[in-house]
Amino acid sequence: MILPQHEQCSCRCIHQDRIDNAHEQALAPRENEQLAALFKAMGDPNRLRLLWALTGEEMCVCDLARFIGVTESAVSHQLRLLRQLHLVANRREGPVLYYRLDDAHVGELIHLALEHLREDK
Amino acid sequence: MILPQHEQCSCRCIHQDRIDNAHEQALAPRENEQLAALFKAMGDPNRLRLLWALTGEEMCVCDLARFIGVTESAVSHQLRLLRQLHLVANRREGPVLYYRLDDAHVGELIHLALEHLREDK
DNA sequence: TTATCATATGAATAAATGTTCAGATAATAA
DNA sequence: TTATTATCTGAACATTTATTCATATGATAA
Repeated sequence: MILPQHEQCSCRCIHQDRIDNAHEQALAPRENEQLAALFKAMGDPNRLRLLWALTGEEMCVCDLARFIGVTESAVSHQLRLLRQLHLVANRREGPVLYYRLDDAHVGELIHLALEHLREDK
Repeated sequence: MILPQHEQCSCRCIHQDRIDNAHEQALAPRENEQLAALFKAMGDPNRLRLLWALTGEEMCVCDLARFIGVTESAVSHQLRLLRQLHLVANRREGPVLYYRLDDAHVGELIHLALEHLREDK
């Protein structure tokens, strides 16, 4: 991703070796974007409430909509996103879909972040 | 957060006990929003590249701007956000500010999420 | 002081996002 | 079949957001 000269940083306190190192060790662009998408998905208050609720027990779309106080449609949109990123999974029981966390990582991520939040002042 | 009746879910597959449990165990609204803000901050491709780069060694604003290919101003804006959320910290050496990750949690969070990403297909 | 460098800040703008509304789909029962 | 329930989907709208530009601040050297 090379920018035209006029858009680049023009200062002289450049540590070229550090920039090179950063480039060498950087995540592949695609993986970086997937990772960002994952964090972004967890970065919405309502989606996070959904995920946190599902650390407890599985719930259906109706339950979740009532719980966070939005329409079922809104929850459905959010759940689709979370599903695509493998943050939640569901199982069908007749017409009802029960959602749960996709795996243990999700809960761990939330707990780790909460730890960070609660530590520094 | 009580919505007017017409905006609420109107289906009958409600598990009131689960909704009650979810409410009891839910994070406090303020903490939930802080946590979401933290994930959201990590959920931008450029900010994530910054954080990942800083897991290696500290870098100045110029370096970081060059590294991700945007203006120093843009990086400065992003670094302010990351600073406010205690994701990065800096130290001054003359006119130059060197940024680093604020604590070990940040790297751990990224690695844990990466693990999740790489596991399921 | 003045000049220069590195970084920060405020305003503006284009792009992305969360929700709602209206309607569609899938499963079940009559 | 039709009717009903639970969920999903597409479009539209209002809000948020990431970046850039222009300018300001802080540190250093002359």
